[in-house]
Amino acid sequence: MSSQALFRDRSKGLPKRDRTRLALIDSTVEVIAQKGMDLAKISDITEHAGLANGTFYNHFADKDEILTEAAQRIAVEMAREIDNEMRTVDSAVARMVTATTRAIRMAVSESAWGAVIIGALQHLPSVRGDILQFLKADLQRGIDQDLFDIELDEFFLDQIASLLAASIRTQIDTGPDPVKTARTCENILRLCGFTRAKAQKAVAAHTPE
Amino acid sequence: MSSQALFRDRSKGLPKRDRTRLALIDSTVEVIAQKGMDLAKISDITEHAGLANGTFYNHFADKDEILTEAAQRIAVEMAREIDNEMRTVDSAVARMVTATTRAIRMAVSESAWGAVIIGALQHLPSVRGDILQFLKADLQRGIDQDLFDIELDEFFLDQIASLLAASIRTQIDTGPDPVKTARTCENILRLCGFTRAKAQKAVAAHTPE
DNA sequence: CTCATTTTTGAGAGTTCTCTCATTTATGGA
DNA sequence: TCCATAAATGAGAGAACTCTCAAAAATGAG
Repeated sequence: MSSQALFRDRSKGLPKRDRTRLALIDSTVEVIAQKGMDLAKISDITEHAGLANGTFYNHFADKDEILTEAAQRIAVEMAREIDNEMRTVDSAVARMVTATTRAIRMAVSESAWGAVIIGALQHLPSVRGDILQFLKADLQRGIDQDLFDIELDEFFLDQIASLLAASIRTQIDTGPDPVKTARTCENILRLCGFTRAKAQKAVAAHTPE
Repeated sequence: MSSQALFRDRSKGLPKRDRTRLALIDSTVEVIAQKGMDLAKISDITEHAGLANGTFYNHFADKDEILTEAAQRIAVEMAREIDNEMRTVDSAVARMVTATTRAIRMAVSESAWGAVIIGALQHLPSVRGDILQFLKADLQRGIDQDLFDIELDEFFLDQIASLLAASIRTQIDTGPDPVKTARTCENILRLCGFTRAKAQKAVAAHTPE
């Protein structure tokens, strides 16, 4: 699934312009993983990509533009993998547990992805909006299936996303921890109206692998 | 309770050195409120205080030092006000609701405080530690009173704090909203083992004023 | 292979801050 | 009020980046 140079690897047959563009995006992701989104400099990105500083400006107007595109691509990629795994899952509970678990695992094991997602949630409203939208779909399904007792609005999504983000941040810092991931799922289910016991049972039943 | 220039106001009889120091700290808080902790420049702080740039360095080694001291003072001030209001409150549930409600109200109405607390939670581990410690006390009380069904560790504190921070951030952006504040309390109680109904009842019963 | 076109290059101009320090100004105890 | 000491000042050196552009190199269609 994941790889060090995700986008560059897929750029083999493409014209030079696209290859360089994708190399810059890959480099951006790796630099963010090392220094965080705030401290990532344009000169870091070009240097890490083995390109001249000026090359950056042939492809992007400024840092924000490449940050947004990189984060968008990571988010889409993660959503694709999660959706793919959930193709056959119907229950909203199972879907929430699967999606949460997978998202955290991807974000933490491929820590470059985690750093980008965390940064995007904080700094890139457009990407943040897409991520919240993705969460919303399965929460809505839970309402439709009469499984969740929630008021599904922007604020609720915000609270759910903050639990998720906090868990990812901690696990990037202190290492992957399946127990923390499970507890995050439980906490999210509790906000959806589950008792502690029911949440634990649901997580145990639906955690993938 | 709160004021535009909290620390400077209390510095009337003090020696010059202390007055300037406190003026710089007040200025820092106001600059953070305007531009956020990341973008606050030392030159902004001195300019806003009506002092020369060089004066800063008579009092602090660098930005981090003044940021930490400013955040620490705000955190202590908020904790003092909250503790004071809770002197006579025994139940951990009532205390959690009171503390959460008050903290959010202070952070949002005096938005300079909110910006500092949010910044500190993200960037200043020592202040963050103190805030989590403050939260921990009442959660421990809830365990002792057999009211909360939780595993009280660093990770749990992290999750609670993230709900609080998300609520403050939203309300600073979109304006104070008692409903959001109440829902934040409910969500925290849900993570402590309350059902939705019990959480709502507890918040209704214990919300101050 | 050729060569018009596209892309890369990297030196450097411009910007924005931080931090220093010799000098000026203010403070407050006697 | 006086004046030794403490504090404030602000010009400027230096560091760290961003962004530009004329020149050099690479690309890929014919």
